[in-house]
Amino acid sequence: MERSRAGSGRRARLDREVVVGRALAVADAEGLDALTIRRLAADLDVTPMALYWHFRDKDELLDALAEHLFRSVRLPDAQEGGWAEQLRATLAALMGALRPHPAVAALTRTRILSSHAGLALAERALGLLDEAGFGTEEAAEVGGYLVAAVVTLVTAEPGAGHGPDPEVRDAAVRAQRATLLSLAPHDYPHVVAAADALASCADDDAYFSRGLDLLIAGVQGLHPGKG
Amino acid sequence: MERSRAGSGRRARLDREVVVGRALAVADAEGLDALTIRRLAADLDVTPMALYWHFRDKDELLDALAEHLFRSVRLPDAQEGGWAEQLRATLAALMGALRPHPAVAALTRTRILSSHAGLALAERALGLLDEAGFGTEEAAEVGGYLVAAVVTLVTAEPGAGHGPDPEVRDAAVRAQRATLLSLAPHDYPHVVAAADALASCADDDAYFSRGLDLLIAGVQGLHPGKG
DNA sequence: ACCTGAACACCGTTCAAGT
DNA sequence: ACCTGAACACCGTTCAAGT
Repeated sequence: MERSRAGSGRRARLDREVVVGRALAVADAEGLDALTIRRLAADLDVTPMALYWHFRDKDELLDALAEHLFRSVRLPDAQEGGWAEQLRATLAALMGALRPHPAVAALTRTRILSSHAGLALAERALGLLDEAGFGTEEAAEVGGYLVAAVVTLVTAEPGAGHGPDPEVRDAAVRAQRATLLSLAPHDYPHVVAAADALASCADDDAYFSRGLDLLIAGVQGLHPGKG
Repeated sequence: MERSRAGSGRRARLDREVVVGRALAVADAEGLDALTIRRLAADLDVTPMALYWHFRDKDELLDALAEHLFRSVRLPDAQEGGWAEQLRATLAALMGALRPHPAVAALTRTRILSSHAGLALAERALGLLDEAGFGTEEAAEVGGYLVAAVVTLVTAEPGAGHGPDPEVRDAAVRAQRATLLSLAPHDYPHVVAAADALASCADDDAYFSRGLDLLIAGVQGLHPGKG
């Protein structure tokens, strides 16, 4: 009897990269709650304690997960376009990296400034806001908020947040819709009318695009040289 | 020997309200991680199982916490002003309710549509967006996002998220600042220049006010009748 | 250097029982 | 109706030990 998991053959030697890869897969497939040290160790065919050789504690593993996502952001080259277009492209790049991993995306919000790749993203955003004429302090506030806002866009998408299993998700969306439709139309006319759109997103791309439009328009509205 | 905790006297009979009140106090003082069933039961001088008489499980307790916060939102009366002003006042009311409880605020983001008071808030927002001329679907997306964005504003404030203990928080902020200042200015010029503002918020009220400005300007930028 | 084994101090929750 | 007590199946983590 080989001590290995179904069809996985010989166990490769552990390093941070394979642990992070497996952790990402677990979180994507079953959500962040399913990502426990013990579960991850079992998946990697190893003792829980083995992971502590590679990571000081669980938090350091989550840091590494966030770093992995930030590293997958493909920052656009500095373009010809104005700062607003470039800022939009930068936020779109972050969004593109987060969208495939909504469960893990939530981890990035608090880790931008403690991640190397996150700092590169922040530097880019601050540079564009500086170019736009924002002062240092205002740029810091706005830049920090924009990154957090993109994360929110991904994690707060209507119909998301019911876990990754599509069957479970669909059932939850239908239940949500039914609950909203059962409200008294006299008390909640707009909620009842919008039940479908509130419970689930009809067009993901349109939702995300509109979200970016809102954020960029918001920054332009704050813009010192606007009036 | 009375079975009661230090100076608390006779134990009052349990109900949902006193449990929620104590839970809020624990979360405010020590963060959401400290809020466990067992810890809460000990604080209430009761067996962990006693709580299961009042709440089906922990999630239902967290639902009740979110409901409590939504209920503390003082929605403004319908004003004379335009939809943008009213929408801003509505979001400001939510922000006012969340700001004293940043740890618990994170719970509200996924619970708006399953909370009575949250639905009242959503209804108000959707009504104003309707008045502004947004279609049902777009209003649902934008309205849902705005509420989530306010929560993000509260939980992502620079310097927040280091836990509630002021000493611990200050130490974390100083460490963060020092780390940012130690970066190579050649690689991260804007981050280094903005280290102070990124690590901590100089003026809370200004930050929150600017955040609302950004969101409202963003909605106005999406507005169908803008051009 | 890299991993195992046993143990500790926690969790949320079920189930039967008390008053 | 409201709460207790014992038990179960989990957590993250420390510490000493193996190779």
